[in-house]
Amino acid sequence: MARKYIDNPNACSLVHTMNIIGNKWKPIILYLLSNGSMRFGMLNALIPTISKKVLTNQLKELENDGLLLRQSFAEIPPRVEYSLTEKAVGLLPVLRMLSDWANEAYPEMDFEQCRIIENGKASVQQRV
Amino acid sequence: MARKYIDNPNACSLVHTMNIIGNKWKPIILYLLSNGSMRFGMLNALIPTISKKVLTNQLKELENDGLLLRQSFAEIPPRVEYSLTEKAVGLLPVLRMLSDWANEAYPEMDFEQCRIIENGKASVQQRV
DNA sequence: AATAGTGGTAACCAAAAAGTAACTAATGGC
DNA sequence: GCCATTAGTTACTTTTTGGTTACCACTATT
Repeated sequence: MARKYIDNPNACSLVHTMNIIGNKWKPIILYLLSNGSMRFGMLNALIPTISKKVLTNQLKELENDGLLLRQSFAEIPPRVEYSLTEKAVGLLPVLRMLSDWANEAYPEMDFEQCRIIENGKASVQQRV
Repeated sequence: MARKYIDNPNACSLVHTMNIIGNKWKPIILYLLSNGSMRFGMLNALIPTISKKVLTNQLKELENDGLLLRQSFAEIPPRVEYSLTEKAVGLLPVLRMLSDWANEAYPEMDFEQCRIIENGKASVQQRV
């Protein structure tokens, strides 16, 4: 095996973007925060099938990559608010385009609700 | 746990898009095919760190989701050409925006090459 | 007769990601 | 004294993903 790297700046920044947001949960988290900050528990309620462990982990990674701001208030019971950074706001129009693309490319799909099936994968109804 | 689904059409189509292209290799594959069709071996050479098994698998999934066309020629040795469908072409500007976003959001990164480190994760140099 | 070349597949194994259930701290209300 | 509340953490298990090696078909070349 010769090369040990991908030798193309555009592919490369794309790889980097997908390393940061290219998974099941992160785009939804960013999307849900697009109208303002939200508490941990609220995010967990709006994405009912994510486990607390994984949500915590995704939020931590997004924070480390500079996409989320985490504000913890010294109250009892605790309150933690998550909000988007400027970096993340710059990503919102692109997320919007990704969602528009799905609506156009898969008109037979019904995107009113994503049912979450047993193994945790999101699945979408066929339109009848 | 109450709801078993995500109750938001926009989040939902976004989830669907990420189910289709939201992983390490698929965006690169689509990007590399943006200038025309390419053979299996060429793709494998341009993404030197993907294993044949995984490449085969990703190509199959992309074909099933209607993003790739696979043409197999009855020659010896075999020749198989992969190319983008219309659906996939519609995604290219969005992929472009994702890569532009990384360049803007992480100016300290050097996207000339993605080095691939031991565990297969792509990593990018810091600019010095 | 052996080898190269292409696009795979099969069996097997390792690593990463994700799920589950129980537990914590600190306070207010009953 | 007991329970509820919130945002987690911990330990453990399961699922998913990815990697490795060997192998195949079929022909041309050496």
